[in-house]
Amino acid sequence: MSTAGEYRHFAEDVALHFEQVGLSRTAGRIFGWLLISDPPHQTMDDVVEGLKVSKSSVSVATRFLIESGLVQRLSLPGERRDYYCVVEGVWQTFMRQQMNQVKAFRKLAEQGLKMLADQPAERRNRLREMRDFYAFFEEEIPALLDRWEMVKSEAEKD
Amino acid sequence: MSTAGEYRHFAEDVALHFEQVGLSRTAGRIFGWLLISDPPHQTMDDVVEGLKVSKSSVSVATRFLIESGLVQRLSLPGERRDYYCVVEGVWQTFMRQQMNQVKAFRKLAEQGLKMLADQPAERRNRLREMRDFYAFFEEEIPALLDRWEMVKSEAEKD
DNA sequence: TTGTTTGTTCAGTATTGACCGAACAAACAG
DNA sequence: CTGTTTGTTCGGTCAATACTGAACAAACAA
Repeated sequence: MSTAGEYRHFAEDVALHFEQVGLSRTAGRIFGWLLISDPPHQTMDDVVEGLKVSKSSVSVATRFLIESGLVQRLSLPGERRDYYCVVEGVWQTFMRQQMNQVKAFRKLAEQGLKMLADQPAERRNRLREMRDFYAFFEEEIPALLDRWEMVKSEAEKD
Repeated sequence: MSTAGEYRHFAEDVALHFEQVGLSRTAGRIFGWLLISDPPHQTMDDVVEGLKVSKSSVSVATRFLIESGLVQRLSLPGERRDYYCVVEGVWQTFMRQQMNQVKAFRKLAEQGLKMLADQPAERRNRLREMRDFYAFFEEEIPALLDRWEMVKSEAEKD
């Protein structure tokens, strides 16, 4: 298989996984492409050419990726076109976004508890466990992210 | 608003959040319903009646929830109908499933690194960081789950 | 100004999948 | 065995949305 074909295939795999976490397929494709592209910064036409998707799709998907903080636009001196590339430390950003879901689940549990405020304890137990569980992770995952930062900067010191 | 209406509304909210994490809306509705129902175990008709969804939808959604390990079927002695209820320790199960995505992302990175095996280090750096990041969480989140178990059983000792 | 390059918006299409009702199957009661 | 209750499967409909091409806008060059 051609190299371009392999790259496209990889981008497709990334897209599938992105879809699993609720993001659009094209956004995933582009992100996957930007993970392996050489150079790391690519123009819209590079992406259109590389992935065989329409310019309009790339336009909306990149906007989404930029708003999400996963990709950044950059202009090179003397260049008219915009370039796109994966931002530094994407994965922390990405993980923090997933954290929002953790928080949302905790709030959901609290909403339910409020609704069942006048109900007996056994009935509220299910929601209490839910709330406590997510409150725990809401606190601990940021701590993990910090530890990751530590580990990484430690490794880079060599 | 009637109580039933409030409950339905809560179930709807749960459904929306379930959708965010890639599960079907009806499954989320049913799960939300089972979180607050009294008693905790409900028949199919209870759910059909409570949520105003078709029996067929409930059938496929409960099957899915059972396969996922979030809900269990139980038969009561002398009762002909099946009952459904949220399993003990759902949230650990749920979190472990999300862990599969973490693992999938790590594998994806490794697939990419394999593909770029003959490429210069700078080009592989993006994928290496991705792999290391997810490998880190793949190791640390189970540890967190264990700690949660500890904390919980500690709290229950009173 | 006029023409060219680059990127965005919009309307239409097509695909996906959730949902329902009805037909069907299985288990049980009489 | 016959009828009733309970649950599953299937076909069709509907809604949501991803994607495209084409029209449009904006920035720049000549």
